[in-house]
Amino acid sequence: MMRPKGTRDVFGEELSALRRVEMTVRGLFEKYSFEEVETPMFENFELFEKKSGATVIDQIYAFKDKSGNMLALRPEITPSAIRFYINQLKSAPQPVKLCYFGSCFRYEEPQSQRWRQFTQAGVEILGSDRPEADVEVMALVVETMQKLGLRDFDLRVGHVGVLRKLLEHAGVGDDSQDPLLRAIDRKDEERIDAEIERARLNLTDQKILLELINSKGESSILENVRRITKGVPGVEKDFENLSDISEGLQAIGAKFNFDFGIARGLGYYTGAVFEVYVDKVQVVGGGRYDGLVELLGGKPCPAVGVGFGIDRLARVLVSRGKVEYPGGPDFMVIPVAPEIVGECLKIVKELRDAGLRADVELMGRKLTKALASADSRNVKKVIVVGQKDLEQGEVTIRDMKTGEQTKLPRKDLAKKISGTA
RNA sequence: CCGGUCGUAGCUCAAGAGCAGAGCGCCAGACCGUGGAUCUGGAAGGUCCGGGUGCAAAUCCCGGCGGCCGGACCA
Repeated sequence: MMRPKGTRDVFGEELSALRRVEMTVRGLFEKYSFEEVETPMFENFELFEKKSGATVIDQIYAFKDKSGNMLALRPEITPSAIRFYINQLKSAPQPVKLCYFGSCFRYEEPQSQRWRQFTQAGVEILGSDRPEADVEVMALVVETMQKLGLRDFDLRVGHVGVLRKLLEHAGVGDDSQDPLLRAIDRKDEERIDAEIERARLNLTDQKILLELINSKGESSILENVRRITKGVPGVEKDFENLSDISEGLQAIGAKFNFDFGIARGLGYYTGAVFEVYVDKVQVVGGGRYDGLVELLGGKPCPAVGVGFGIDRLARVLVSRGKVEYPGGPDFMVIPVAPEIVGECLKIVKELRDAGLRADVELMGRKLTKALASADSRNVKKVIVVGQKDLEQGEVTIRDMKTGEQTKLPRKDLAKKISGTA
């Protein structure tokens, strides 16, 4: 039996990395006082239909249940979180800070770092349109990366509002913006040129656009970008916003770069957007989407959020050898003769009751083989239980690393061991 | 949806029309109250699936499926 295409069985070191990322992220969500919500893994199809274009809908696992309802496996969790907010929390004290965790599904061709089932974690701040909310989300991201030991991450901040307003000003209508923005997001110069051609930008606007999307670097570039786009109506406010965000990030000592070439897909983003890269792989993405709550049927509500690619983060940890994989048990109890098995079962139970990670020989191996086997499983200490020792009221404990052996009294064994180990 | 590449034992790979093999791992014995070594033995594969050509197919042909890598797309 084979796995369905694009799925994985995660085991061993990789699973250990995955758990570590989950634990780290969950811990920080709590510390930042986001409240967790667990939403269903499938939703009514229309929840995802509303905010997505045709190509995106193509990639949704959709199905009819036995009563004919159109359902879909969630391709992301943000819509569910917002549905929940609209259903139950819209009159809760603002802002509402939600976080979530779970598997998502997309019908895509699998390739490097891309599977049909993957784990996403994320947060949403609902109700605040202020730059400090954007900063809060980015601060969480920065701290997460640091806690995971990935200090060389690259945080890039852009702004889709500026991009869209510039295009609007240049006479590119909503519908024609998307292909151009896609090209920009891909950073493919040939495509960008072709799309500029197609959008019929005049020379001045072309120059402004190209200069804008090639503006990358520290906060000092902001002034220049601001100057370039001077004539574009409405962007002044966006730059105020970016400059506030920039100050906020500097206040918390976060390293980041502006990159006005970030378009973050096309979905629902309206303001500042950001991405985090490690080793050229995008592991985190987020931004402001002030229109989504309304789109999903709620009252207008500003929102900012982020999604973490948990599997990708785990991959990075594995590839950098940062995963501690807890080999075998700390203790292995081995009987010297078959008659002593019962006593061994008793001992291992005592050890476990004392909270120790203990195992017992289950294959009926002779002592020699049992020791070899314990060693190959990275057991730290072996407790050899034999008739002679028991007659003296003792057992033998052997350190598998050093080979050093000592005898310990059988009575209160677990207590003695947990004291010394 | 498109392209490259690969698919034989749990793992890494041989055999390239003529009895399906090795190394590692696993189990056991030699030794049986002290490990990693060595030696010996054992279990484990109808060669990804389905068709076709041949006396004969893991091997050649066609079609699927799957892995890895990339393109399109990426909420």
